[in-house]
Amino acid sequence: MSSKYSNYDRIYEIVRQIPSGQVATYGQIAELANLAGKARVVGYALYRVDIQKMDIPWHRVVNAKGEVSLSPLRFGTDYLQRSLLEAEGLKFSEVGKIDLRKYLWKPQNLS
DNA sequence: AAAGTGACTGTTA
DNA sequence: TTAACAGCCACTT
Repeated sequence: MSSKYSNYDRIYEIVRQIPSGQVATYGQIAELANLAGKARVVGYALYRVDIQKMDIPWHRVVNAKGEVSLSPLRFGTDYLQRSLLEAEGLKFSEVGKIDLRKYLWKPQNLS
């Protein structure tokens, strides 16, 4: 398995496969990208995503607690993320969490 | 080329 | 139950 693609490319490729209405966690993406235990790398990769391109459904990735990871460095894109998810039908609790048991993506075919 | 950064996570108290 | 700590390491500069 030569790596013609970088880790970032694999991460993006996987995120692209998350279906609308479902979410994945950073740790989960890391595992699927052969980066088990390196969830932070996934976070970093998504940080670099060009929001404007709208090429990647970056908003479908949340943390292990089932909430949107908030950070001042995101300049409000974290709230945008919540809006996009709500637009796909996900419900947030009063404390800003979603039910992972309900929305967590379960990938079927690993390539 | 060495050091800094980060949209995380599991464990511990 | 929630909160704080300390690992984790690829990418950027």
